Amino acid sequence: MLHLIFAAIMSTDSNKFQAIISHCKEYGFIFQSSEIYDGLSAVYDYGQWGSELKKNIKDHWWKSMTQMHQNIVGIDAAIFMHPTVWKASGHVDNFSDPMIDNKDSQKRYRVDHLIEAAAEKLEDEGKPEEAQSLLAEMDVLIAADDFEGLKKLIETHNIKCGVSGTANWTEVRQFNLMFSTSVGSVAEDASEIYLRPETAQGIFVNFLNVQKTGRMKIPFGIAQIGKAFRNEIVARQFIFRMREFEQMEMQFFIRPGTEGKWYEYWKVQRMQWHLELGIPKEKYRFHDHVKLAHYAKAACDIEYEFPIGFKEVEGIHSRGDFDLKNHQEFSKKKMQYFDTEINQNYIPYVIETSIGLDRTVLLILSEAYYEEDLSTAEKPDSRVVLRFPPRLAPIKLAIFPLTKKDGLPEIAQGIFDKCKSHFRCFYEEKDAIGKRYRRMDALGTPFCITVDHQSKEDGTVTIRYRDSMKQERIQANMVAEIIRNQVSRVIY
RNA sequence: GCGGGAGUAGCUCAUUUGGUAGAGCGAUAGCCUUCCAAGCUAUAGGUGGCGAGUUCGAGCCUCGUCUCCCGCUCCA
Repeated sequence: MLHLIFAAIMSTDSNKFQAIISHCKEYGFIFQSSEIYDGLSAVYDYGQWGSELKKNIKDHWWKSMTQMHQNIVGIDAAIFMHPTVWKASGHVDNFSDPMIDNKDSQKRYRVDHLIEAAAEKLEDEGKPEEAQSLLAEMDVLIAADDFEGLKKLIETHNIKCGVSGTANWTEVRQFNLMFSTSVGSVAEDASEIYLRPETAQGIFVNFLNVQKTGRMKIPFGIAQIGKAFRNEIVARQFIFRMREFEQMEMQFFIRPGTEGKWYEYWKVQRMQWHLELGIPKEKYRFHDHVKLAHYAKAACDIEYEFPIGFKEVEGIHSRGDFDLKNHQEFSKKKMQYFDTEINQNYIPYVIETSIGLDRTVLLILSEAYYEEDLSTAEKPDSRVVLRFPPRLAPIKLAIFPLTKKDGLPEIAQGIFDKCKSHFRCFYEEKDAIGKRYRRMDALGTPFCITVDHQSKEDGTVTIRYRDSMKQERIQANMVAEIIRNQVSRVIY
């Protein structure tokens, strides 16, 4: 009977996402931004343990991309960039879309999508000329930011909403997905600049700096971790879609013609990285893009099965020479590389791998979160445990004296002092030992050490494992080394 | 952004139709000294999301606003 009650309060798949969000707040992983002022929509802060987790993920990615590859180096570019960067990248044109709402169905459409769909319909009806002229008119109006003209175009062609079937439209409105601010303290002299909507451009504008000063030879990569900002129309689902978020990405510069090979190479490499964290491969899938972005020649996503379904975590894009070529054109600086192997000067092609750091945090949390029923015939029992891979765990080792008397705290404190320079430790002497174990389970601490009376006699302590809850005795002077070994393993 | 629902202590919730807020858990301090949460004692925590209105009186009624959830919409 008690088992049934406990089973009933366990989270089902449908509310696991909610449970994770609550757990994150309760245990100091993630808080809503400015919570005391009612929060700020789609912005979150990482708390004491969330920031450790996020940092560990960053460190792991950074090491696996730079330190483990001779031909990849890292940079850290500024968030502010010259405004022309975003003209060259295509964001000024592609990132601010005119939108229109149907008042009856309350559906919102991108104006260009709506008109393109109408043009396709004309094609199907055997009126290709009309379709062409419609698209041509649209291009002119969009280029001129003529919103009234666009609305008239929709009205004169009697374009209807696919849901309501009516042509009862609102005004055309501009949605700029880039944040802007102004540089210059005197208002009249200030110029508008954008908060970068992606980190990639920081790499492209530094391509020659890094290539020349680092004497990099193609193929080579530049990696970067940093914040980016998007003014999402609707940003929701916790840290999955935020207005301020962090990306970990690498642009790999290659000889034109080899992009197919390297695209496949990085698809395999990046999937491997995910699987090395010990996450089962059924939780992942590739999603190839059919409709390609303005810069892409080929693109796919690595999707992970979150509690809210399969969602993109990482993108792998074959960007061709789109970015460097445009920067060459807008900046009038040559973005070329002289390849001594083939004695040719060319603009390199680029394969991009770009993973959302916050999404990876959510992925790791989703994968780690378990509610376990530990009930026995005698008593009902349950625990929440975060089964983080040890190298990602915020706290690696908790050290407890069994009681706070008889000199046990002093011994435990000694072990803490020996370990603290190697990895993050946590010392606690309050409450019953079982309660302390369970608190550590909830934070995802993989190992706990307990000092008891036997420790005083033979110098051993109990090590208790988070996942199995098993315990065994080990030599106290071996603790630092044993934990260090466990924590440095890649595959868990 | 649109439609619907919600907001009371850190968490889960209670407060009969309007009469100036309670419990359990958690936290903190102490007792107990015990290897897997829920033993004992004490303490702290809320201007009821925020603002305004109606009323002698508002957690409860009305309006506004913010945030969250669900659905739609958007997502290079």
